[in-house]
Amino acid sequence: MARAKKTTIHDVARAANVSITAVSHALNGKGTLSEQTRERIIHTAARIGYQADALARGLRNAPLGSIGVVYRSLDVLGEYFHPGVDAFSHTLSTMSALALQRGYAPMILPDLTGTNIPTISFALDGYVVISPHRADPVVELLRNRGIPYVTVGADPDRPEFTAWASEDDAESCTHVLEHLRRQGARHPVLLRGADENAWNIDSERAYLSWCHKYDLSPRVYRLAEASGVGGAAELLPRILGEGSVDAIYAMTARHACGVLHAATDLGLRVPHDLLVATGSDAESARFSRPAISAVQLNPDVVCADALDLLLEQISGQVSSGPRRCRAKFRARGSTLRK
Amino acid sequence: MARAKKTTIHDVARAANVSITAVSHALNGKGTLSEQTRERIIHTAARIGYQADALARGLRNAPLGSIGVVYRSLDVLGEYFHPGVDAFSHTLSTMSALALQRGYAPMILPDLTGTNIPTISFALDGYVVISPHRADPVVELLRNRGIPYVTVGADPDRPEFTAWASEDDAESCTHVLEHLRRQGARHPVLLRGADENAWNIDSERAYLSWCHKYDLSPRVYRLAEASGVGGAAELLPRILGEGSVDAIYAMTARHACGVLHAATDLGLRVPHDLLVATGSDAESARFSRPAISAVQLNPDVVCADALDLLLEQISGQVSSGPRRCRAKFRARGSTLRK
DNA sequence: GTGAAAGCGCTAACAC
DNA sequence: GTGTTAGCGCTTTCAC
Repeated sequence: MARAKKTTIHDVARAANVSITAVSHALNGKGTLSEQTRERIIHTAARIGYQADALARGLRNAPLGSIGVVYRSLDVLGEYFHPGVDAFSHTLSTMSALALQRGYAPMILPDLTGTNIPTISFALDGYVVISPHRADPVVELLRNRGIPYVTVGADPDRPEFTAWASEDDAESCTHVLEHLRRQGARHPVLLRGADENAWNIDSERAYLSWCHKYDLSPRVYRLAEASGVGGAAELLPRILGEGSVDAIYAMTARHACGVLHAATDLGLRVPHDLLVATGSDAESARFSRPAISAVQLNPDVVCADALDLLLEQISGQVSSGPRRCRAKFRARGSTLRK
Repeated sequence: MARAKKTTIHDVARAANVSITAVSHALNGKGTLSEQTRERIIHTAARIGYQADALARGLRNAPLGSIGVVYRSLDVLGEYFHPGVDAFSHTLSTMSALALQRGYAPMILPDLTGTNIPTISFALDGYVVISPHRADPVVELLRNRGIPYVTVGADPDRPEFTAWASEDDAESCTHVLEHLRRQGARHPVLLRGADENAWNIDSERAYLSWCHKYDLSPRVYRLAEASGVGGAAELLPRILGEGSVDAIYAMTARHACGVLHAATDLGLRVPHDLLVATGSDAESARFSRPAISAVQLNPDVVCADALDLLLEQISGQVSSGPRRCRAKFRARGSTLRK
């Protein structure tokens, strides 16, 4: 059904009374042809509406002009309709728009190691892998096949791999913790996601070393990103029961919302009795009462950086990565005791 | 650079000591092979990590497993970073997630009639064209090439083309106007976008016939979508100057925001002196003070409908479209006089 | 049951 | 200058 009408190079050759080579050369500006013939061929091609078949052309190793985008937080992807998951839609649309600006058509792809993936996947010019996790099979696959790729967020397994762009997550984490401390928090707990990606890993590491610095005993909780608001709400009593807590830094906005709601239901006053902050801003955080303090990520900067690194790779240059940028912290009602 | 490591069908044939035909048959479940040979070949292929080249395969007319998505409101696309343009990012991510659910990888593409488009464009299995406008060259192109496509929002030029999904824009418009009337508006003005797409066209038509019904003289203003908040703010004085106005229905959220801000600056009280509503809900509308009443679109339903219609076409069935759904109107402070 | 061989539409050596 | 020809990796007749 696809590609129904097919005007081939032969049709053009016949119409212009030349060989198919002449047509190919004329259209690609290769070879040696008299200016006259070239003109005529180009004109003829345009007239009969000829467009070279990308597949046949690609068979000869021409680039396709398209890059793959794989979003690795499948938990999130599975629930993309959930309000509050701004990350997927923001990152995706930003990446798309920026790729188009650079002359590449982005193709959104699922886990490449799954069954039944689109046959075209392995023919793309390059890949952006968003939030690769430990022992990520997608990264493994691209590596093995020698397909150029970059990651958004470092590859936790390969410190030597430098083609990645990211916010400085450790710095963000420390910044938030310092803020909480200034607001009086002495027992801050970290509630991170279960995904083993750089974001979670680096944040936890920063939290641990920060605790060490102030001689606090760290308390880290892990909760699947997909568990969302409900999961965090359910977890809160346990967190409260296992020791004194006066601040919770939840990496995902939905977890922060869950904590806030549950705390309020338990009669705790935020920010008076408990400070709540999140590591990724979202509508849900801004809409909460009180509004939740959040790290505001910069998908536009990160995506642009990642794409530029990918284009470097595609053109065979040495990677100039990594590229790190700084996120802004938005202090709001949930952590401002005034 | 792309597709660096290439394990071909020949490698498998050699490793399994059979012909390439046998490999092809074994892997595609075609032809007649002894169960034993088939097993062995499949196993060998897996072992050496063979994956059929999609391009070579597509050359033989196999589907690629990918669909193109073209967003026709280029004005909007050009300014995708502008806060308040929820449409692009919502529609895109929803469409992407739903396409993946159905086993297709969405590829986001720019205007196909431009120069320098990805060579792969014409090899995709089908297309979703979002908001085609009058005499849309992209639609024309897909048509001529016989590539299956559906549109989100009807094709204004082709009433006989039924493969489209959309909200019922005329109904939404009438609904909003009735609401404004109930709130006391007697001189509602329509502020539509400049794009000649079904959304604008149908809304204007509904507005005109509604005015006719109540024997009001219609007043329609057109403003390029890209002009955004500033454009609408600039236009307001003219609107106010050209006749009595007590309500403005702006199709885009940004225009509604612009009107609201400018009206407030001019000393008009919303909703007391002027009612303001918009035809597409967005964060900016919800965040305004007062919050702006809005038609809340359903990208999830519309995108799902569009994709289902496209899959019908790809599989050669007769189109069961069009598919229309109803949008909900959210009455907020900007139109509630209480 | 199995495989040789003819293309799919295109590009690029290499003759002429 | 221009055309012949040999593939790119795969699928598919059609002999064997």
